[in-house]
Amino acid sequence: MSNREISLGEIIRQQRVTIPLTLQELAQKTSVSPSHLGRMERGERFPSARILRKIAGPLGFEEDELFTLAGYLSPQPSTVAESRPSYSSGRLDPYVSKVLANEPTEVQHAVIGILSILKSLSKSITKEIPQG
Amino acid sequence: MSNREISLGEIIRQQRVTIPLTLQELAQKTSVSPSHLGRMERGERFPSARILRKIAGPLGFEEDELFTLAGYLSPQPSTVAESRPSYSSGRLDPYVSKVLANEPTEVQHAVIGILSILKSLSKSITKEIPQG
DNA sequence: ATTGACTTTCGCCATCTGGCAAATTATAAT
DNA sequence: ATTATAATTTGCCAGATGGCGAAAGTCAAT
Repeated sequence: MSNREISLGEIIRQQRVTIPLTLQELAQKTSVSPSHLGRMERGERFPSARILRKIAGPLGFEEDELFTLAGYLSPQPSTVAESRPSYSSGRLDPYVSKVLANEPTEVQHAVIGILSILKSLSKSITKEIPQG
Repeated sequence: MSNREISLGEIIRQQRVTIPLTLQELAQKTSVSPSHLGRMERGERFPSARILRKIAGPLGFEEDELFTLAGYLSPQPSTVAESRPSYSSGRLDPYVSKVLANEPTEVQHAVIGILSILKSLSKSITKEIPQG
């Protein structure tokens, strides 16, 4: 392994001096005060998401990259949408997704409600008339 | 269209009550105090990235999705064709998505079928008996 | 109406973020 | 060395976050 516990501040400073930029220059590019940037770099302050977002670009980071480094996002191959329905089993059919997305939220919720009713119905029916 | 200027707090509350969870239940699932959750939902406090991350999972959001809704990440054009998590026009409720994803494809399609039937029904009913 | 259990909101406070201005340190040029 | 200038760090403070416990609503059952 290459990096032993390198902190966010160190990463940021490394980027800045590599570019290279002074604190003040970075400050004016990002509209973040140089004193705050300095404290961030030496770990005296921890940057908020708002600040991270401001400095990402000028430092050459992707937003989500920096967020991950900061521990705000869990490490992940960037783009997530429907691809990982948290708990494994199936994935949502894209067509279904598309159609539902065009319905108001209440309708979407109603659909789920109806679905669960139908499922419990079908369960009791199956019990009464065991087929197969 | 359906949603005009819906705030992060409202989204969060909508999700929570839909699941459904009480503030206290969500609080203990997320290790965030119920009072803080409540204030977030009614817009009196703005959640930090750390808090957002804690509540994303239990509410059925992807982390980056919630970050985007909060304005911490810029909306991603990324590789997603099917579902547009951009909340402006039509976005599929993450909870709905999660539930449906666990159903077999035939069921997912059946749901859409039923939905369209209900819609055409409601349309003709509204025509026959114009109310209001 | 009243009690009791549960849920949400409020008051208060510790802690942290982040900006401004002053102080300190580094870098150059004479 | 000395001074001028630029870069970084520190002191201080306003504002925001977020937790804890108390107060205020809700609602069902009696």
